[in-house]
Amino acid sequence: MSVSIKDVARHAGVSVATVSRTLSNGPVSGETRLRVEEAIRATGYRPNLSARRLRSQHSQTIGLVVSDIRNPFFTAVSRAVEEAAYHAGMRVILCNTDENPDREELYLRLMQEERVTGLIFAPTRTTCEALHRFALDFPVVLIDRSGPPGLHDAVVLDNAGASTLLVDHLVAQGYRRIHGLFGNTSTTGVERHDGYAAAMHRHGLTPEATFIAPQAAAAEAHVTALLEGTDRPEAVVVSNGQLLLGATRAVRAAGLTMPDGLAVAGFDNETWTELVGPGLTVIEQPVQEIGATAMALLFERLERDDLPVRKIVLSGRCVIRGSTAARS
Amino acid sequence: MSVSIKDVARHAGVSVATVSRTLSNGPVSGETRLRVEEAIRATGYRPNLSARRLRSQHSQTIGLVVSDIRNPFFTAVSRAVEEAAYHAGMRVILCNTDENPDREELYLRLMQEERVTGLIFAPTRTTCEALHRFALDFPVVLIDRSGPPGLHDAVVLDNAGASTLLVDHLVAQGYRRIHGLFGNTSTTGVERHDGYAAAMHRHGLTPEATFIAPQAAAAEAHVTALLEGTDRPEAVVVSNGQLLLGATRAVRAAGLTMPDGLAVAGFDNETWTELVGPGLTVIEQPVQEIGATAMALLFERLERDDLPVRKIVLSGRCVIRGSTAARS
DNA sequence: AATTTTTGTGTAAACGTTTTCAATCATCGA
DNA sequence: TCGATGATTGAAAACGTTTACACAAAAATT
Repeated sequence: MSVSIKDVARHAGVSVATVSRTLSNGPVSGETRLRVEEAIRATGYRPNLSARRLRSQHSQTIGLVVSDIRNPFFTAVSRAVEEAAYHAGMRVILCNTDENPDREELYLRLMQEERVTGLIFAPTRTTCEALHRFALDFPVVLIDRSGPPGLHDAVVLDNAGASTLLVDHLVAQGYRRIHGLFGNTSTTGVERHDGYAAAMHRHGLTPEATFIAPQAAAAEAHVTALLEGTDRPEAVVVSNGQLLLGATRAVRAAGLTMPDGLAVAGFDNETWTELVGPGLTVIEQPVQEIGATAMALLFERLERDDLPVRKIVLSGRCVIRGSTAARS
Repeated sequence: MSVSIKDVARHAGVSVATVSRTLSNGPVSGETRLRVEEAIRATGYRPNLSARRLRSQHSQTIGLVVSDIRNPFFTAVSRAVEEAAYHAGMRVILCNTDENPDREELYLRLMQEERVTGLIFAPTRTTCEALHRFALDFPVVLIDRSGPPGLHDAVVLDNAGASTLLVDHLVAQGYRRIHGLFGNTSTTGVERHDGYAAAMHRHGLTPEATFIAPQAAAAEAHVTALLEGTDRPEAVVVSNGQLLLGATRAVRAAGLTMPDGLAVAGFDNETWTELVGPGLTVIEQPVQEIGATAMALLFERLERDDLPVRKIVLSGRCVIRGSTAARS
């Protein structure tokens, strides 16, 4: 079949050990090294990674399990992760769970079977709570969502703080009746809601929030209903890019403009938020840093197993645009 | 270390062969099967995929090498690929090349070392032409870009046809001076240019095209220059989503609106094209089909090595929106 | 010159599976 | 009752590496 280290050894007239040592820059004389390299070239040899991994017990692989890579947040994070892995000579296995706990479980098992070096994981609330029941024998770093404290390292946004930024801004612009729309599958949605509710209370306003499925269609339906209802809110805060998309569509479909018809603010500074209508006010997440930091945490823990569990909380930046212009 | 098939065998009082057979639904009596399954549960055994792959000589892995997963076209294709792989019990290794031939070469080598079952690849022009020099011992299906005919299976868009649709539409709407902007790294850009130029000639118009780096910033700079120039075009056709983004930004930055200031049409029906200004007229690619078809071709070739080389050409759909409204 | 150390190399034993082959045992048809 | 058949099982040989160990030759130290 395919050419193995044995063929190279035969071709170069040395033992397989010598070939292996040449490959790993071990102790070999200059002369034999040349002969081996020539033999490698002549035979077109390529190391077999399965064999290497089996013998060395190092997979040099990190797992990345997210809900949907099409979500620009995860796309960006994944690029940062891959970049870090690339520089560390590692590979990345990427899995999409669609926020489905069954698929999450399946992929966690896969990670074990692959004997991954470590895992970066954005779990649903369900799996997050049950995570301790999986006996995972590799380090895990949670991103975007965080579990019960003290179990796994995590890199998350200061969700409550970010919500506060949005509410404070809206209030400063003169809005009072501010509705909230939050995703119902992740802890992120909950935290953003809590920050929103707390900020509203602090301003002496009544929060009116709904948790919905984190898909554009759900948000569009809900905002449409709000707009058609008897007491239409003045502004809406939505907890991620998909919901923001749905809200935008609903406003357009109702023939309204922002912010007169409805002021809109949300999370995730996706490319299009700058271009639509007067521009959307959003929280920009430090996506690149989130991915890079997660990898850094992972590598540190691989070095030292006895580190305390760390949770890194990064702040979002409020990008103010026309969709929340001062209320007239 | 980690628990192996031997531990399970000992625990169940059977041989490793029997455990292996249980795992692969081989011939084992109901009673022993139960004992083995119980032992698996008790020991928390997980098969080691490296060992399995080494022994069985099947990696059950397909490689997916694209320029940048952040490009929504590739994001969507990758989901389709992963979906198909998932149903076939395979995993996917994803690599981003950033249109860099060196990285492409590196990853092609990696694919060999992983002994992938097959590869789905969107190569740059450079690598596409040199692809025959890599002695790859697995089937390759090209997507989005196609190489010299007769070498590898491919799934591509009818690029020339799609460009024709756009030009015909613009001409029908009353535009004459139509500039073209095309990416300079892939064969796709070339084909879209050729379709554009041919259509222009057929209408008795002079094509004026430029090839630029496939990044938003490049398009923005170029369109800005066009708008500031002495003889501003009436319309512009751009060859992918990134360029479309740049063109949109340039029009906005110049304080113009579409289509009065400049009519814009392009490729890739990304979410935001529907929302920006009057909506952008675009070619929608059958992204899901492209990914699924690529996988289908791959599986067919794995079954039968002697199939003729096939190139599947799919048609794009022209989504007409306000950015190309009839010229007044 | 007689040692010790260093350097380079080969042999062979893992790593955790799958699979071939042979062996055992019960069942069955005559 | 007896050989034949079929169903289960185990022993052992791969798969392609890395690496511990041994050993020779060369270099360095007495």
